[in-house]
Amino acid sequence: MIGGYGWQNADDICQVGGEPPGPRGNCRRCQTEESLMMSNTSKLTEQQITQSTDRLEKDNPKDDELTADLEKRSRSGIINEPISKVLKKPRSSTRFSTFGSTSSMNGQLQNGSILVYGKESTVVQNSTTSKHKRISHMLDKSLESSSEVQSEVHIASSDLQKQVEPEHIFLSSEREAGISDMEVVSAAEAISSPVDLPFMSGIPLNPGVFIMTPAGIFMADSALQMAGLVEYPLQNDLASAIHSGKKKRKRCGMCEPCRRRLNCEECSSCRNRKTGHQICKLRKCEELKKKPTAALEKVILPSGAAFRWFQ
DNA sequence: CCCAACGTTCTA
DNA sequence: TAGAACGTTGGG
Repeated sequence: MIGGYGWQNADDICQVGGEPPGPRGNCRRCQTEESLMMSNTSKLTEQQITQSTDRLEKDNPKDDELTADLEKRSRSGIINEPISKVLKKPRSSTRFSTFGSTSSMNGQLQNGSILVYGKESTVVQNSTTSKHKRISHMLDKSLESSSEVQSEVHIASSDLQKQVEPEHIFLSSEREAGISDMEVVSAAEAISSPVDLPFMSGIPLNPGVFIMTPAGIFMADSALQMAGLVEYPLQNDLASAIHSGKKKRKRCGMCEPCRRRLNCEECSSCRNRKTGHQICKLRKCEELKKKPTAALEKVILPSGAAFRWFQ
């Protein structure tokens, strides 16, 4: 069969249309039927897209409001929106996904302190994803190939949810329940397996590329660079402060000296408190005894799950 | 503003 | 190189 129009040779009469083949091989009758089919499919598709878009706009009337709010927060340098806005070259938002559950982020947002792939980005991303979902569903029959792309996104989203959902324990709701910053960081250290974040376009990222601070979670520069999301070189104030050694470290609160509550009153630091400005030697944090550079490597290097910031 | 204590510099 | 002294930061 040539061309699938129902005729076999140029001299044949079309078996479908019963007429000699035309310039495109099939007969006029076949051409007419084909033309009608194409026309209907095209009309249906455009109509469905228009309808679904209208419906989506009704479903998410506050998208503009959210966007404005997100932009307002982003001025503080906090990653609180899909990275596409951070990028000079925006990427498809279907590649982004959520980090943490909706409910877990409420406290942080209300405080206006920090947001990392939390509620607001969830709202935006979900709406975006659902748009694609619905449109994809409608076009499934006529656009088989595009549905493959969509399903990839769906799978990635659901996988991420399974993987990341437990991690929301590091965020606000449990902190409100009394979990200390230290415990938050310790819990993060417990994650040892790399996480494949869909918004990284399939680049598996170790949790160590995220910096968790009492103020929230940030992406390490190195992580952004690895993912090609920022241009080299990128230095944020905090990192440069550490590099320069001007940032004051805090006690870990976990070591034996840190747990000690009373000064010995006998060591030189206790005796010279007025002039020495030093904590009792028996209470000097083990972490602070180490050189700052050692602690710094632990923070910046994305090579391991463990990362430590100022406690 | 005060105080605790970290980081840096000085000194023995 | 360790300890003392001082400047400075960060939290209350």
